[in-house]
Amino acid sequence: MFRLIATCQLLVANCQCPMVKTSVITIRDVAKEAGFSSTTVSIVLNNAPLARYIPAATKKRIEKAAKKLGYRPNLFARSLRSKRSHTVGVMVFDMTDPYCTLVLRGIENSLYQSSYLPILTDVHNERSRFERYLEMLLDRRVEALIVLANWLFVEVDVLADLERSSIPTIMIGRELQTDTVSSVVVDNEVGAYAAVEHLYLLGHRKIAFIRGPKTLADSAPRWRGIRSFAKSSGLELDPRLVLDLPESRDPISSFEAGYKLTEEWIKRKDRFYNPSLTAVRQPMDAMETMAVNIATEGINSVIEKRDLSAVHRKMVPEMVARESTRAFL
Amino acid sequence: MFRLIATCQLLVANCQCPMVKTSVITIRDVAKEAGFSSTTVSIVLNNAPLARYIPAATKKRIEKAAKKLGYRPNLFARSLRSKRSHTVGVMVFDMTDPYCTLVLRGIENSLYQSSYLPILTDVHNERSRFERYLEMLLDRRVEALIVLANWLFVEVDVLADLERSSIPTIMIGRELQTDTVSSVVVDNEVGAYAAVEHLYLLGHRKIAFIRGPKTLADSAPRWRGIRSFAKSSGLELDPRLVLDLPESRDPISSFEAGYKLTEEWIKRKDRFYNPSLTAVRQPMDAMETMAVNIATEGINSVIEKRDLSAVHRKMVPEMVARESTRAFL
DNA sequence: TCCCGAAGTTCGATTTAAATG
DNA sequence: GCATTTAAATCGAACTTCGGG
Repeated sequence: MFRLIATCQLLVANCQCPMVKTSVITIRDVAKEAGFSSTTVSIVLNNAPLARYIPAATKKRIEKAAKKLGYRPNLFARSLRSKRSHTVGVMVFDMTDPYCTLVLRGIENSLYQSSYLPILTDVHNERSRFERYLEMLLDRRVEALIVLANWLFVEVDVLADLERSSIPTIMIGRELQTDTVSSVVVDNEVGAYAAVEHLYLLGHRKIAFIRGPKTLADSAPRWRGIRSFAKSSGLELDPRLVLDLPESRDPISSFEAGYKLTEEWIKRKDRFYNPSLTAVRQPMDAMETMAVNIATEGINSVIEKRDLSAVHRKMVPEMVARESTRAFL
Repeated sequence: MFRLIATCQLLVANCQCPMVKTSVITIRDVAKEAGFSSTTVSIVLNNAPLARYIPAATKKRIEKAAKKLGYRPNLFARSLRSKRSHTVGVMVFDMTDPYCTLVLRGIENSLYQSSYLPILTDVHNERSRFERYLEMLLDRRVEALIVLANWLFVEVDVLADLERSSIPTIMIGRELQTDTVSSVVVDNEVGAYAAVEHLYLLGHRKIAFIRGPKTLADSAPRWRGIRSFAKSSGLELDPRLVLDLPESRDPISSFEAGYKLTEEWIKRKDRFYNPSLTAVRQPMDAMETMAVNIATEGINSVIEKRDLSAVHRKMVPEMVARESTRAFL
């Protein structure tokens, strides 16, 4: 038997086949090399509580042996015992949504800090795909689930499915009132309010608006913010200056429609126009960091068997004044 | 002892704590419910070769029991034995690269077809981050690695690290000559050739060019394609009509610089200009599908212990004529 | 009781070898 | 040998328990 194994190793050492090094080295190999039991090796390498009692000399020998053999613990085995995957699921409803990339990078970055790895899934706004992915992620025991609601309508039953998922779940971009799913959203009302205020303070009184489609969850609170400012400041909202975007649910076409609308408007005035844009900036970094924080917090709750309840954060957007808005002189 | 467990279950059933259902149901529970051994259950549910000998009645009973209990196999345990993770690593060097989203979606979609899940990592163009992520992905036994080279320079030693990674590795967007790492690139020379040809056939003879920075791997072959067409057609390349972008490595700023350059050019001619753009379209879908195919192919090679060698594909881009180019009348 | 280390059990599924009729 | 089923070994790490100094 020993002979056979020895032959295998030789064969392996000689062949170009890449599957060679796939960690044939187990904790027992390290134990043998160091001259201790695998128990001791495990305790030392994980710096478990019991490691307190183990003399430095023993630790040194074990660490040296581990390094020499290039030991890498088998995460399957580890996960099987610990029931932890060190993985979170990230669910996007439509990756082509321009909003997505930024959020994804933010999530990735936050997770990196805490040594989690994200499994990325794109639901393509399809119910069946959502179900399948949710199942797959739960099967893999992701420790938390971050859901990125896009501009579009998210069906209610999707939320219902998420609610019974039994792991910390965070939804970014959609306001929720449930107490089983956390949420992180931008405060559209405050943002819109600030935007109009900005213009108002620059001296503008005749302000035109392009309203987003009603099916978009973001549209309503923004309009609310605008009216709220108008009321408190006495600004008059001229109905002739309010245009509505078509009810399309495609973010790209919404962008284009908005662009075209603006263009026509400007063309009518026969003016060339390409300044940098004043905008209400969504606090991306802060939002994703928040999402991941909630995720890890939730994970910890589960580990420590504490009860966890959902968290809902509304982040305040920032007004960034640029060239496209200017005071009346 | 039994009592204690019974109490626990009760407690769990009563509490709101979400960690309840985390698959307490094992294959043994199903076995007990069905009245067979766990061996038989495993054979039936996996439709293993031995399932041939198992009578339909037995199968029915087992499947019913599994469904009744809502049995979901523990993937950690399964992976521990099978040594398979059904996961591939996706490594991006800079997610904010506009090119990225499209490719990512393509990869995700292809993987979905084959029931793999992607672990997404963004290296941020940092060497240390690259190393750490590579290690993490290998520790998780990703079955393949898809690397998305961005516009930027990829250090050579990164490639060296990838070469010894011992799993099927595919690089998208960078031409390679190694035979341990596969690659999928767009043929920039052919693309550029086709673009100039398009203009030429429309009757244009005075054509201006904006050249990308030399540090960009894409720039050289494109210019080569242009000169190649010029030579074969007799088209004269006027040096005064060739502008170079600054050597910046930031894709965003490159875009902006290109935009500004074009704008100035057009402004000089005092003309307002906003047609849809004729372009050389990179065959995104095809490329990512190709990448994932190579990945799964590589995985299969490893499973079947076949030797695998790298594959290098160069995809032909497509000329898409739109409004911005027009024939001389 | 404190310190050090090891033997043996556990996690949950797959697989080999073997036992029935 | 064939059809049907299963006990026991295995994967690799972590933890519980125990023994000797």
